[in-house]
Order: sequence, then structure tokens, then C-alpha cells
Amino acid sequence: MKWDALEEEPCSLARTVAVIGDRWSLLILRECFLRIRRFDDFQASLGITRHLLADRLKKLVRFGVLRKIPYQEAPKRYEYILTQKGLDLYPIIMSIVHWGNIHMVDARGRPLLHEHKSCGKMFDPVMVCSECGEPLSAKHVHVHPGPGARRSSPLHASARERTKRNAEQA
Amino acid sequence: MKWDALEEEPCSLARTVAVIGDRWSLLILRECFLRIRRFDDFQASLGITRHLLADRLKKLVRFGVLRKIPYQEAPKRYEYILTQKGLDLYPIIMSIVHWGNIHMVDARGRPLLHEHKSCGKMFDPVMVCSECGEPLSAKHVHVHPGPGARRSSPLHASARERTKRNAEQA
DNA sequence: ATTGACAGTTCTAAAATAGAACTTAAGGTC
DNA sequence: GACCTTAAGTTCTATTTTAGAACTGTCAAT
Repeated sequence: MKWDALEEEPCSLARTVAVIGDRWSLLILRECFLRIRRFDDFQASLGITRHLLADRLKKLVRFGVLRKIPYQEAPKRYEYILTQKGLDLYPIIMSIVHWGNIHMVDARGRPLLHEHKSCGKMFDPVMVCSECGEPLSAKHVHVHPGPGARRSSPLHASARERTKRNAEQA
Repeated sequence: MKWDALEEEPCSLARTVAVIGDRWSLLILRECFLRIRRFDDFQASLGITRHLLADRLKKLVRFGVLRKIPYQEAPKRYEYILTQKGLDLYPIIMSIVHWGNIHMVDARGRPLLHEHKSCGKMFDPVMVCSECGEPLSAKHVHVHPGPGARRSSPLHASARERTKRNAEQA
């Protein structure tokens, strides 16, 4: 599968993976949320090669996650700031950080703690149902095909059936 | 930066990216949550090359996200199921799907809808503060160094300062 | 006139990925 | 007993991506 094919998939996960699903994009976005904005600052704090950084920034701008804003004329220089679409990635970043906090920390403990300014306490993010407010778990969720589902919804046919169907078509 | 270096970073995001930060791992995990368990089924539904699939499954098992369970003897065959550590990835998957639903769907609409069995309604996931229950946004969160922070906390010194410091050291 | 900051671009070597064919092991079919 | 099928990989070559370092173009300050 080519990279571009991912964006076309009728799957919201695949399309998001097309934006953030590589080694560097999420790390760049982490820096954005920590208020890093400039090329050399990204490069210095991440140790990414300049080539890849230029490439990834271009991609994030193309997807509308970052925007280039001029901060000086002559020579014209830009900084990269999060758009609303980019700010909306916050729950993804936080859920990733939280999973790492629970499952990937070493004996020294968490690298970062998060304070919720609104209530003043150190917190963890919790994912809840928008309708009833209960915490979510996979087993209490049932998936239905939506209006944008692929005709014949292969995500709902079992892969086993699909394999057979493909074999018959061939 | 090498792949293995990521797991060693004192950053919960980087360490999680070491597990799920590539083109395929999240797609494989999506299939796991949709109850795909077997090699050929993953291969058929994703179109991933068999080589990469074998490699990624091995990696996910190594990280303790999937477990290999024998489902028949002679010839011995295994299926891959989510561990608790893997099930805990659910909020990450859901926040990614949700962002895609909001920002990446085409005119046809969402490919999938989610029903919360507990309350019977179609829902979206919402990330809230574990302490006060309010929805989270980046600007209401303040970051502190935790016990596992790098000495001299480079994530909190501005990259600009760091760049200077590095230059001085050289 | 030279040096330094900043934001890239260019180059070569190394690593990862795609795509297809091959392997191993057992069961069933003619 | 030769042959086909299922399942879960492994092996192979060609292509694409990434790493790492050096280079370019603008302008400001010394």
C-alpha cells in the first residue's frame, strides 16, 4: 500500500494515520504543544534530520494541522503554529502520553505531570461517552456501518469471509 | 535517531510512538479490536505484505500488546489476541477515529458509528479530567516535570536556550 | 570583509518496505 | 500415492525512505 492510498480509505483511523502515523509527526506535534515554533528549535530539540523535518512540516501544513506565520521580514522567516485542526489533536496526544505513563515508564516514574488549571489538581485523562458520561471500554461499544461505509462493508464481514470472496472473484 | 532509541527516551509519548508509531501497527490494532485474530485474515483485510505483517506482529507481541494463543495442534497454529496492555490502547484508537471523523471524512460521512451499549446511544468519545470531570483542552493544562524527568528538563527549557547550551558544549 | 543566525536544500549511504515466490506441515481427494 | 488446499510464515529482489553530514541564500551585526 502506498502512503497516499491511506488518505483515501473509508476509515477514519486510516485517514488519521496518514497524517500522524510515522516516527516523527507526533513528536513534532508534541513540541508544538510545548510551544516550539521554529525550524531550528524543532531540529535541536528532536534531533531529527533537517531534511525530514522540512518534509514533515510541509506535510502537516498541507493537511492543515500547522500554519506558517511570518514573524519577521527581510529575510522573511516563518514559524509553525497549530491550527484549530491541530489543537484538536490534543486528546490523541494526551491518550498516547497516558498509555505511556501507565505501561512504558521505567523505575524513575513519569517524565511529566499534568495539572488541570481549572481545578488545580494533577490529573490523568479519562475517555468518556458523550451521551452518558461513563468511562469507555472496548467491550461496551458496538460498531455500526455509517453513511460513508464501503458498499458491502468489509470491515464488518469477517476477514475470513472476505478472503473467500476475493478468492472467488479471482 | 534509530528506532530503538525512542523506547529509551524519558518521554511517555516517544515511548508509545516506539510501539504504535508506524504505518501499520495502528491498522493491525484496529483489526484486533474488530476481532480479527489470524495471520491470513490480517493480511487479507489490510493488504499489508506478509513480511511486514510477520514483523509487526512480532513487535506487538514483544511489547506485550498482543499475545500468541494456540488454537490447534498439528500443525500448531496460533492466533493473536489483545492483552490488557493492548486493550488499554482503546482510548488512543478512539481519539484517533474521532479526530478523523471530525476532520478527515469526505462528503459521504462517517464510515462507522459507535453505540454505547451501556446507555444505548450513538456517541463520540470525550476526554475529561480524572479529578473534576471537565472536558480537557490544551490551554487549561499546565505541564510539570515528574520524577522521571531528564535532569535539567530539556523539555521545559526552551529549545532556543538548549541550542545555545549545545553550542557552548561543542 | 567576515561571522553568525535561520531556514532550508542537496548529496550519499544505510535501512525499511513492496511485491511476488517459496517453504513447511498436515488434511482431504481421486 | 500423487495432488490440491489451508495456514503461517520466510526468502528474494527492486524500490522507497531515512540518516547524517555538508552546502546554499539572506540578511544583521562586528
